[in-house]
Amino acid sequence: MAARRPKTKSTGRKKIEIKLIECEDSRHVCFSKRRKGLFNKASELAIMCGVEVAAVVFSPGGKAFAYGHPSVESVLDRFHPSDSLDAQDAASVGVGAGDRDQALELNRQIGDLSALLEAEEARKEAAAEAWEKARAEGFQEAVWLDGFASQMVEEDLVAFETALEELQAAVRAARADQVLQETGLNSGGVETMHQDQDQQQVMMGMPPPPGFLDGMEMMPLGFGADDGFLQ
Amino acid sequence: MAARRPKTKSTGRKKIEIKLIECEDSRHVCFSKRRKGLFNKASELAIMCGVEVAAVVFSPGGKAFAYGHPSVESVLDRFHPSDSLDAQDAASVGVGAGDRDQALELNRQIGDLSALLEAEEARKEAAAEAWEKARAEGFQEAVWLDGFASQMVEEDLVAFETALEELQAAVRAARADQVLQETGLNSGGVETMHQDQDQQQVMMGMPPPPGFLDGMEMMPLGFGADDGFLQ
DNA sequence: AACTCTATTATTAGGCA
DNA sequence: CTGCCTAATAATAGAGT
Repeated sequence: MAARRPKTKSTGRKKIEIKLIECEDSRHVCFSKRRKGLFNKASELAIMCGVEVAAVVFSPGGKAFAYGHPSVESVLDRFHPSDSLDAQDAASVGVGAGDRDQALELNRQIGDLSALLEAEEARKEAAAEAWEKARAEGFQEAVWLDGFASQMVEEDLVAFETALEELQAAVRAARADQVLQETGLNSGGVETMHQDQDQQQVMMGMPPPPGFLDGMEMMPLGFGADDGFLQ
Repeated sequence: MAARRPKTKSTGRKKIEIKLIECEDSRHVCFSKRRKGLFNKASELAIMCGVEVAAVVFSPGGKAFAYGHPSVESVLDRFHPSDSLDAQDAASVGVGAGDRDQALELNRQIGDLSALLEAEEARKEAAAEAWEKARAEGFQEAVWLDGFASQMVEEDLVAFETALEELQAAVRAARADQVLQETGLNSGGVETMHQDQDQQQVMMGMPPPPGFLDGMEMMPLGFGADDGFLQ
């Protein structure tokens, strides 16, 4: 057997989970590589499909990186120049005058809802555990529901109620389905889109509520330590 | 189950040049695929490195697609290209800021869950109307619910199903309760629902486990021309 | 158009320089 | 921190459903 020693003993790529990289060093390296990869993908998309693309990345340290074709500015300017929008962070804009008011309210509600959802996400782990426990004790959704409901409009609750009925049916179906084919859950690409009103604005991703997140044990980490990504 | 082709002869991937795709049809398909890929990469970058990312794409037709973490708006707002920076290609600027980071590491996972949701799509179709209405109101958590249910094991689903019944009852109660004090809470819409960090008592419960809503499936609410490529 | 399938190419995690 | 290197994973072109 011939000893093979190309140059370095590379371990080769390994499968990884898409989650926050703990090791700061690795995280930084990954950031560098993937940022480049992202911009490259953006570039290919722009060229191959003849479309305009812009990508902006902010490192924790506040450093901004951007790519744009034909230029970052042109694309961003074209994308919702609304800066002094009264709408907090709703994704949809360009609403017609008539529906504007209504849409804004709707967006606001969506934003609030998103806030809750995001906050919950921040503590998903703890929540997951609680879920187990709660389930065993009798489901204490009261607390959550209370707050949740307090910011919904009456009609929203009705809709939610209706939605729950459907969900139940869905769960039932899922259960039956799962029993039959517990094989694979499948997974695939999924795009997300948020609201689209009048303009051809198609938003993806999840709306983030202005400073709501954490709060729990998560300290507002002053991060003055800038241990983040310097250059 | 009808007979199915054991295998389809696929030509497999071919090497391609990064240049404008002539065939309009292929170009459109490519756009769809790569757009999704780009947003996915952006998502991974945001999650793995705990950074803020935004990507905007304009199809030739003027349709805009965007992805952002934690949101498109928040990221773009932070980006001020007003300074002197190369806007033609990749550019990096030192923009001081970046207070909150809080990387929600569920983005991607939700994506997978969303895929699962499709399995339930069929069921929801039956009661699409009611559901659609609820969704229009901003009840995107339905995605979570469905996705969540899809990944639970049989016994968990049973428990969940039971829990839902309780939740439904709770919602009903909450609704009734709110109707009584529907003074200024909802009628005019949820005004500046300033969610203070020290006010998250709202969600102390624990219900929605894994990330609630994040990246969800594309669903043009505004319906209309949404092919995403029209000229 | 979306989703599937599969052969291939593209990207990249880890190590190292 | 940017670049190399390698092996394995991820993304996807092309054709079909």
